[in-house]
Amino acid sequence: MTDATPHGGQPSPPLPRVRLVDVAREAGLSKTTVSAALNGTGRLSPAVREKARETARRMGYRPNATARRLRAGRARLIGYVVGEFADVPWTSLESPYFARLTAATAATSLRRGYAVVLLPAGSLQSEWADLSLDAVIVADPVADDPVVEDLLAARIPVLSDRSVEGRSGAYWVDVDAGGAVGEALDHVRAQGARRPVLVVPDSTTRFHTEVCAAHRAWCAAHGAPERVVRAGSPGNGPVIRAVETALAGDPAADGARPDALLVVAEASPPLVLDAVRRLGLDVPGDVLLVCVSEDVTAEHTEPPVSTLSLRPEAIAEAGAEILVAVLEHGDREPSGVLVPTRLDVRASSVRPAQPAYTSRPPT
Amino acid sequence: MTDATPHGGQPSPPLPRVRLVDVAREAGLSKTTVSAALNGTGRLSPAVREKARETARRMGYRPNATARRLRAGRARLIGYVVGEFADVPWTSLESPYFARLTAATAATSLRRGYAVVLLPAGSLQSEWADLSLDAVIVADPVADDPVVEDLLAARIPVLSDRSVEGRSGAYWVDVDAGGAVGEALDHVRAQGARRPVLVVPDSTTRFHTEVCAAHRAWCAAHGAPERVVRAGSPGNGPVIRAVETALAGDPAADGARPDALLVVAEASPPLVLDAVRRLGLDVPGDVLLVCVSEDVTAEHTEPPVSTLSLRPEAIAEAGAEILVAVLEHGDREPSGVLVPTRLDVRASSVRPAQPAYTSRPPT
DNA sequence: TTGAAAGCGCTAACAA
DNA sequence: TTGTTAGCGCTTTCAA
Repeated sequence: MTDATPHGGQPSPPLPRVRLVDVAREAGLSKTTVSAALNGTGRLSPAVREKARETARRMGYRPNATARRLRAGRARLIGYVVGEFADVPWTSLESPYFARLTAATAATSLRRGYAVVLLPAGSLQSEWADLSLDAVIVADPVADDPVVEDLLAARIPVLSDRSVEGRSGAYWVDVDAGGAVGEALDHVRAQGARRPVLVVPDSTTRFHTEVCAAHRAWCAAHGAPERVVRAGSPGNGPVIRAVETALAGDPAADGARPDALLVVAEASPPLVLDAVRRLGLDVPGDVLLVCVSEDVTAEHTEPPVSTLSLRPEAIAEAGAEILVAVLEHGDREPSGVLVPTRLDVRASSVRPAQPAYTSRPPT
Repeated sequence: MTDATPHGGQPSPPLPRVRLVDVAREAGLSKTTVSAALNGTGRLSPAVREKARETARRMGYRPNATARRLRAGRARLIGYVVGEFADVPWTSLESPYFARLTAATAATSLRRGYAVVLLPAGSLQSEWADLSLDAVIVADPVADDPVVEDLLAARIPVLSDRSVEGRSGAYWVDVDAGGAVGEALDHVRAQGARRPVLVVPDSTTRFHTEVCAAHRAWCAAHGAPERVVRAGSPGNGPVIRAVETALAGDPAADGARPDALLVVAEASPPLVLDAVRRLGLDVPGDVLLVCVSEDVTAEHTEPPVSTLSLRPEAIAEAGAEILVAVLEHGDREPSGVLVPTRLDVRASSVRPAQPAYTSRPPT
């Protein structure tokens, strides 16, 4: 259909939105007065303010956000991209961590008056260059992510993880990877494990890099063998195979089998547990298990799996805080926040009171 | 925090954006000419058009989307909200189905020039009333969802599932639930199952209602006992318990144990499989298993689990198509599309080649 | 073929 | 205390 909607006329199909001027006319006031009344600004007599508000309400007035945005010079729009796995557009949101980070970011931002625009991973810069975003959140970018470069070049503030530290216009919130790994390893050590093994995807993500560094430091500090098995790529399949490799025992370490498994990859806890069992090992009897995961299935396995939560909601909250400060108050100081993780200890990483070898009566 | 200017305050740091008028001045042309050159409209000499474009490129000109939107009278913004479980904001995105639907919606819409604004489930209408959304996609609303009512009352086009059928301004895309259930039941029947049981959450979602109706019809048509076990609520815990109940055998049906299990709930396939095994049953030997799920973990279990995919990408595509038609061409005809599902048959629902009782040589 | 001017709906100086 | 007016940056008649 031809959208014969010039202006002034009364086009039959389209909906005639109530504008500020309509309310003003109806109330016998000026646009300015009504605007001030509705926004709580200016100095108006309570009577007039009430009248303006009442009329607006009665007429079902809804301010035109676009006009406001133009006037304000800020779109109140924040872009959101997940940087990793740019070639597989939907993988990222499927991870419980990103799902929760995304939802929490949207909720927190909206509460502060900013709408979050979902940018598909792998979308071309040209697709969102014309959106007039006030800022963009790049969740978990790869090292030297080109997306980040483009954004900064376009002078759009970027919120990301520590990988952007020190760059103008780049702000960050990051997981305390070091603390996380330390906490998890301390825990399994306290439960008696002496040969923990780390499974981590072969990713250039800042988080995974930090995890490996922290692991190395911890092993050195505790005189533990530094055992790491890398999954070729993220995703359940490779991680499961890495778990199998990890538990096969390390020939370089006298073939001794690891007694604790720390999986730092968004793998499904029940799948990890099944993999361990298929090797004929008991959890937690033979091996203690801790997964870095937000996956709720961890609570429903037998035994429930201990998890290390990266606390996506806290990260989203901290990020929104920083971005709003930058956008509203013009903070230009590079700044960042480190969010601590949370270890949820469940049966999979608690050494049974009576280990198998002591429960056998002595011959 | 006392922020005297709710909306529209001038931001402190003046970002010197290049405007159209700057390009015009630089090129020695008028705004009109440059605008036409950049948009490919009007009748301009190739030389002038090229000059305008070159200058714009050189100066790094980026059109102000907000101004465009104001001028166009359309914000080119589509809201996206997941209706179910409004009280648990992040649960929905965690489901692989919604995750993929969300990502695909964002990608498809953006490709057509519309940005998708993520609206947290459970957010108040007041929070997004001021966003000037052109339309809102309500994914999987509950029956008579109040969100839908509010939207339609505000005369904002709504895209949802069939539950909105026939209402002015409401358009839909829906899963072919009937076909899906039929396909799955036909499949297990072909594999020899005669006593299938359906596990479905106790939800008022259109999809689940349809599933039950289709199941009833199928059972009647095939003279099969109509066995349904309802999970108290979505989420893995309740669904797992429902699976246990389902396989305990139905006293009302001579206590015969079901020989096929169709789980129509976004439960984790490995968890479902574990639950079946804990009952001492073999899959697919004792019971065939099919889960309605987009969960990729289904491929990684032992045996892999057959799944019925709702094809979220196809749904997103169809939805965007309809919405764009409405928004751009003013189609006001109520319209909808039914998207077929896809059954991915894996080992969990294929009767082993030599069932136990036929493998015995005849005496 | 190009340019001047009029708004889109809103907010905020500045008058009255 | 309230109203008038001038734009925010862009697209689009309409005139030159």
